[in-house]
Formats: sequence, structure tokens, C-alpha cells
Amino acid sequence: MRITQEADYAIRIVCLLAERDEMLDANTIAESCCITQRFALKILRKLVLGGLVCSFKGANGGYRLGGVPNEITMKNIIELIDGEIAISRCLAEDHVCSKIGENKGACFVHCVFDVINRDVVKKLEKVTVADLIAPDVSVEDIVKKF
Amino acid sequence: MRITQEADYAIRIVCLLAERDEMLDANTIAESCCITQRFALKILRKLVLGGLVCSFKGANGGYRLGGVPNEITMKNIIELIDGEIAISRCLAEDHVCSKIGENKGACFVHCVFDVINRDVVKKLEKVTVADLIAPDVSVEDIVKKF
DNA sequence: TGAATGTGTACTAAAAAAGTATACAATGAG
DNA sequence: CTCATTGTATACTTTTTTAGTACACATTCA
Repeated sequence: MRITQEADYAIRIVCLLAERDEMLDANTIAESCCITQRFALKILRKLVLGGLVCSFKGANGGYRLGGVPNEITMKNIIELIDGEIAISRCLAEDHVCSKIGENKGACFVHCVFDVINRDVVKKLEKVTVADLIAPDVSVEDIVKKF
Repeated sequence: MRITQEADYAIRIVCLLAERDEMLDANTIAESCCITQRFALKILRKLVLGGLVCSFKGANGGYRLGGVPNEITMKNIIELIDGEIAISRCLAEDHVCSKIGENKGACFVHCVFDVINRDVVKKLEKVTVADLIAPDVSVEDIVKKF
């Protein structure tokens, strides 16, 4: 639905792992992102299950990026954590909209939301982790891709 | 933050008042929108305070549209009900973002969100109540304005 | 073999959204 | 001039979502 804090942190975690191309443990990651270790573990778990991050158990274990930075998009990360992006509840996966429209047949308002929602997703799909960590890529450069 | 059900209903209420250009009482409005009278009253109250709807007290009282349909936008209605539109919590009015960026200075991720958020608002600003109720305006026609 | 590190599941707390209740105020028809 | 009708104001309750925590367990390497 809304982009949550968890998704926000997940993006930062993925960026951190992409920047520092080495094994980092949950504690180091948590500290870098200013969250508790437990919370970091929870987010990392989802990232691992979704294949964006690889984990290594045992002593000297930790996490590494599970893909290449320019193939991981903001959309990938957000949807992995939050589920499908939906600016309004009526656009969410499981929701059954009951409003058979007064105006112009079924749910005209939601059709408009849907168009806007698709556009948001399309934009998030164009921003990669590589963009986010490259020192020479500015917000303006990213916006040009939209 | 997210576009709530309340905002969704508010849009429908405003459209109803625009279509039927006459005084309607809270009960009639509630029935047309498939919500309880009490909930309709709550939403109507906000619409009145925000000037989008006029109310008339006493016997034979009710509500009428408080403006012209082609000057009332979806953005007007949503922001009146939900407050500022924000796809992520960190973009909300009162929120103080604590993430001084690891990557490229202060909060690059949020800058990207902000650009996307502005675009959503810009689009919602272009859709008027007149568009929503006109029988000859399709979603495609509305999208052309984006 | 045991300290370091991740896993799995479930729980709790806080915040936001959705909806309800109650007592009150204004109006106008009879 | 009074009372049924209709809106006003404020505050409460419930449900859902978000955010974060706890704990017992499994794996690995020194």
C-alpha cells in the first residue's frame, strides 16, 4: 500500500551491501542504518527469501548482495517488503471494490487511481540500486529516465 | 498519506452533489454512496469546513456543491480529507527525516520519492469533478491531460 | 565443542484508518 | 411558538496496519 519504513530501510540496506561489496553481519548493517539488530534481521530475512540478498550462516557469516546493482530496482525492493504498491486501498491485490459507479459505470474514480498507480510503479522500476549509489548520478539524472 | 476510503467516499459525494444540482440531505447522500448516515455526516463536515460543499441547517436543510465542478480537483478533495498526499511516511508534513545519507548526502532515496510524489499530486490536480461526471469524458481523455 | 552468526515463528505495542455515539443548535412548517 | 427535521461539535470505539521485539533453534568455523 503505502511505502513503509521497512521498505525504506530495506532500500538502504541493499544500497549499503552494494556499496561495500563485502560480507557484512546483521549488527554492522543495523548500526549503519540506525535501526535495532532485531529489526534489521527481520528485513534481511525478507530480502534473503526474495533473493535480493544472500546470507551465510555460522561464525564469520553475514550478508552480501544477491544480484547486480543495476538490475535491482526500487520497485523490486519495495514490493518484496510491502507487497504490491497501491496508492489507495481499493487498488490492493486482495481488495474487492464494491462501488458500482454512479458515474459512468463501474468505478471510474478507481480507474483514474489505477492509471496514476501504474505510473508510480513504472517510475520506481526505472531507478536501480546502481543509480542510488553512484556518486556521479544526481536526482536530475534519474528523473530524466522517467 | 495513503489515499483513504474516506477520501474515496468524499470524491463520490462531491460528484453526486455535482451531478444532481440540488439540495440533498445527509441520508440521501449516505444511501447513494452506500455508507452509513453518520459516516457521511463526518465526511460532509470536512467538506463543508473546506468550502467544497455548502450546508443548510433546519427542516428542509441539506447540502449543495460549494463551487463549480470544473474548478474542484481530485487533489482538492483528497487533501481536504487526508491532509497532504505522501506516498511514504517520510514525505509527510510533520515528519522529520533522520536519515542523513550514507549515499550522496542527505536522504537521496527520499528525494526520488519526492519527485514521484509531486508527479502524483500534479496528476490528481488535473482531474476535475467535471471530468468525473461528464458522460462523454473517458479515462483515456483524462490521461491525455497528464 | 562452544562462541558467533543467521533462521523461524510468534508476539506486542503504537499509530492510523474506519466507523459510531451522544448531546446540542438552528430552522421552518404547522 | 413549538416541535420535528436537519445539520454541528466533539469525542469515543473498533479494526487494520505498521513497527518493532522476543525467544528458542540451527549452522558454521576457530
